[in-house]
Amino acid sequence: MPRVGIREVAALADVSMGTVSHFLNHPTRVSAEKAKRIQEAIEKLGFVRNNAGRQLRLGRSSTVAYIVPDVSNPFFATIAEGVERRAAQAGLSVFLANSGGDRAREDSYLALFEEQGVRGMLVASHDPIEDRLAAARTRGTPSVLVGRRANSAAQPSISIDDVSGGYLAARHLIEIGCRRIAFVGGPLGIQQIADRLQGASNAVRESGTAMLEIIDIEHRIISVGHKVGAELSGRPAEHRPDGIFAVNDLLGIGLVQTLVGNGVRVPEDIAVVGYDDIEYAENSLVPLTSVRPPHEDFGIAAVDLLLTVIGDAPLPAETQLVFAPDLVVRRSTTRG
Amino acid sequence: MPRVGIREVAALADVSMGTVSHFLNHPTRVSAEKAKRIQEAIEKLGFVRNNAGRQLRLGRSSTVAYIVPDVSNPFFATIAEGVERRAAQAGLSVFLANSGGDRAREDSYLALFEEQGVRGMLVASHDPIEDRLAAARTRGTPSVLVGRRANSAAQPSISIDDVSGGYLAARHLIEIGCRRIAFVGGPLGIQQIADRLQGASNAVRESGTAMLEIIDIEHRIISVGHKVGAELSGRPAEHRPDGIFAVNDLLGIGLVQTLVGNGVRVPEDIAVVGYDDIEYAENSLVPLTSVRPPHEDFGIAAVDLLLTVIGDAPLPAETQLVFAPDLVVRRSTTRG
DNA sequence: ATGAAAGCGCTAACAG
DNA sequence: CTGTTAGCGCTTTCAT
Repeated sequence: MPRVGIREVAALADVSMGTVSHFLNHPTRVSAEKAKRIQEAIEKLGFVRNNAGRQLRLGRSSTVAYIVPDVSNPFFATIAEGVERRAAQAGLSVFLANSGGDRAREDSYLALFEEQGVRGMLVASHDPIEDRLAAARTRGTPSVLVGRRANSAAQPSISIDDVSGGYLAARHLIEIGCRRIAFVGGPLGIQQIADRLQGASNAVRESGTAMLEIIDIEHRIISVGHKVGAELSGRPAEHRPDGIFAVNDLLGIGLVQTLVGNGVRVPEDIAVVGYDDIEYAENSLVPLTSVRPPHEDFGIAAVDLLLTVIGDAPLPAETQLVFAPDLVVRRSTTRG
Repeated sequence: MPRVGIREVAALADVSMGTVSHFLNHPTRVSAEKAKRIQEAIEKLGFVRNNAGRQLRLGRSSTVAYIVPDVSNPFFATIAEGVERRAAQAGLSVFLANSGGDRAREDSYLALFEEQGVRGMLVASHDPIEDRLAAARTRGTPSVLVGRRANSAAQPSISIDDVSGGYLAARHLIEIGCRRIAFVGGPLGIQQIADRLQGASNAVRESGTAMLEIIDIEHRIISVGHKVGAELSGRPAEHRPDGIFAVNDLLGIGLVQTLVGNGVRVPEDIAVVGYDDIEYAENSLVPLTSVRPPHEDFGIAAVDLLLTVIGDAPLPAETQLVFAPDLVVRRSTTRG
């Protein structure tokens, strides 16, 4: 079958190509009668507008990209919801891409989206990536760094104040009476993790009475939480922490499971605070107190920031947005 | 700045546009010297190939789409891994899209990707969608239905044999001695769910001695598992099931948590089997026995099937692929 | 309200 | 090995 384009539609509807195009882009400027004929022809022929031609002519697309290290991470997935909703309102479509935390894939997606001519990119990454984004920007594709504050003033970013998050978590533990606090997290080479530790450390120092033990780990997943939990359960009670700040909820969930399974009471013997407030935190064995970033608003704000950078919205003074997290208190830190 | 295209590169490198294009597409056919000049010009100017022009000229793109109801669902996320890896091998890029289970968004993505001219689409959906896919197919965009066997012979699909999965789960419970089996799942309007029940029912009937109770639910999430678990714990022991087949792992995890929390022993009093074998199943309080679809291979096979449909690979006799699930036995059904 | 025509950036066929 | 050129499908002036 011959590929059906605007020309075939025009022929069948007995109008010119220009009129069909008008119908597609400014429906009001076409007489009702011809509009009807065109509509029928479109349906009869199964016409689908070719975006390549359109985009080539217009010089721009109406899509943005959202690149994440791990789509299945509820943190990014929830943000994606907000991103898509807000983008749709602005008449933009979102291409999602999963880099898997892999540098090569990240680069190849960045290149792909540049070639696609996306209007802009939202990029979450654990790697140093500002140089790539700067390069893309000079070539005409702006971006917003998501989840981490940019070093360069020229790179817009939107992030959580992790120092403040860590502080909230540790101070809460101290307030409910904990004095031997363990920080479970790593690697400290990741800025967000280091910041959370910094915040916790600030709270501990400020208290004057509490102390902080650091349990450095490689992977922030449930099974590592189990491992650390087993180690802690095995210690004599007087050498155990009485409060744990787990640097994410998966760790916290694993810790709680193993501690409770080994007869350590949570929160009576050890109180536990997580981070991210993923869905599983609320629904775990002992509902987990957690530091909650503003998920929904975050995606919306990210798109808004990107729109301003693109120039579809007025330029703000500030392009480095930092959100303050909340603390959601649940049973894992509710004593008495 | 004037948008830099192949023409500007050619001018700076002092060659013709055609040579630059050759360099881009058939690097071997360009003399080393000019190749070097062109490469330098590209870097100096920050040239990015415009895909719209390329695609318009070629008449096709090198991308495929993967549309899922929920990217954060580990089931789809794991498949996405395989999809991306295989697609990359075939020189294709993958656009991921999240329909959120929403009909309107699903439709809008289908339309978007058709206009984008993707080579093909992988589509997972809970809704009846074959008519849309058939329409897209007649208009030139083929697809593979993922996760559910297609009704129409013309629609390629790749799915799990859920009847067999349900059978495996129930038979296992019977084999370890369960006689009062509860099926926790719903809505039965979803084919996959109905199939799992069918399989379980087959195993029960076959046994001749066991009986099956159906607990129909609306949402297959952890908190519903908690609710059902609470209800079951409240029953007098003689009216409780001694084995539960939870139609997905989230339900199973919630059930186990609440049962154990209420003093019902798992697996001694009630054994529990889940479905999907998500990561959390292995790492839950009582590691959960689960029916495991072949995640990794699934994504790969989906892409391979799409390639054959597109015509980049030889046509197979069969375009309705069905994978058999395994049973992964863990502590939640290990008695004695 | 409608039509005619130019041209967006690129590739491949062809000529040299 | 390199240059010239036509044209992919579409939108948008500019006339009418």
